[in-house]
Amino acid sequence: MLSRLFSEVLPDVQRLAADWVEDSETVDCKVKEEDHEPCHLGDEDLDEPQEGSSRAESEMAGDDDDDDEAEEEECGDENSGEKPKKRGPKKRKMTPARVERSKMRRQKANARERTRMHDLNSALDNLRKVVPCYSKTQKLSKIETLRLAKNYILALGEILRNGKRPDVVSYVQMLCKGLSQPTTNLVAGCLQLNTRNFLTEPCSDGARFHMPGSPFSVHPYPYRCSRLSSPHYQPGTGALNLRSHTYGSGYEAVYPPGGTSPDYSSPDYEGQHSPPVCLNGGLTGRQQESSETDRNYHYSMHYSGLTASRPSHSIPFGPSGARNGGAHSENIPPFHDVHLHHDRAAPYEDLNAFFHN
DNA sequence: TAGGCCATCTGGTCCT
DNA sequence: AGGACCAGATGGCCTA
Repeated sequence: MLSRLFSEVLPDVQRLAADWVEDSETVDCKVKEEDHEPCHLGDEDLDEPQEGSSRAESEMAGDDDDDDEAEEEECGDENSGEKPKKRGPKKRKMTPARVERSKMRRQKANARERTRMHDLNSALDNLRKVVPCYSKTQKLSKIETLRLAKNYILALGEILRNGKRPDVVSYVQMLCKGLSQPTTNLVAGCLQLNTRNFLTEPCSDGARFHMPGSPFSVHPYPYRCSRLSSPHYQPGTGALNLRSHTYGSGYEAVYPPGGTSPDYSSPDYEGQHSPPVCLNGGLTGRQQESSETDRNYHYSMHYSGLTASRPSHSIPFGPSGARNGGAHSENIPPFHDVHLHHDRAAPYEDLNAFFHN
């Protein structure tokens, strides 16, 4: 079943995230290292075709059979010096007909390129919808979407490998690894606010988050909470200092059994972003190494089944036993609320069933 | 105003 | 030959 999930849902995302993100992270270095001439022709280059250019040059030079009468060598004299003679098709004069055809080809190519990029952006939008912290109003940038997707996949893989739920801090750390500070704030804020609402009070304004993959989801139900004020929770800002946060006594939040989940599938649903959360510099590698302080928090929660049709389950959310750098899984995260708003709910329901069995 | 993000244009390269 | 893909350049928009 899990293999089916991966085979149906994750391969595309994984390929996108792994390949694109890694490539995008190194592209700048590659460009600098290669130290090659940019394809863009500067003003000083406009009078002379670039060496080695083949197709575009031949297009501009005009290689249509019906214009042979205009064929004329243009670059012979300029190569008579020490420079080696340029290869490739000989440049021809551009007749108005050739210019027109070239423009038409270029326009067609531009249209195709626009379509291709639109498709790419559409796929990226779909990816945004299945990674944590989706919002229609404040979209993640392309690069951050890919990075988050990669982290999300790695986190899920870690969870599957360990067969345990992660604690919230580890989960946030995994998701936010390598993300920019604003995105880290956004993602961690989503998780944290979910957790905060989870722990303190129902959403009074009916705001709902889509936090697919989050172990902590907003639910407009009453619950009881034994820990309403954390010294690290900053009232008004919603900020939760995940670096320095040490949960003292445990708290628990209990959802009513059989409670219904937010209607993430509602077409008018629109995610909302939380206020910033302090993460002290975006969880760098060093920061992601769980300190003893980070590991000391202790809390417990009881999960409910989040699918409307499924009875709730209370799964204790145990203390963290983070080791090996903190990015590990302690518990199995609930997938009840994962991605139920889109058309790929079935695989996740299978996964839910897996975690409920 | 600088920097980030994005859409678009463009030329080069590869593949069918 | 034509299309897909890629990457650089450019300009617009937005935000801190």
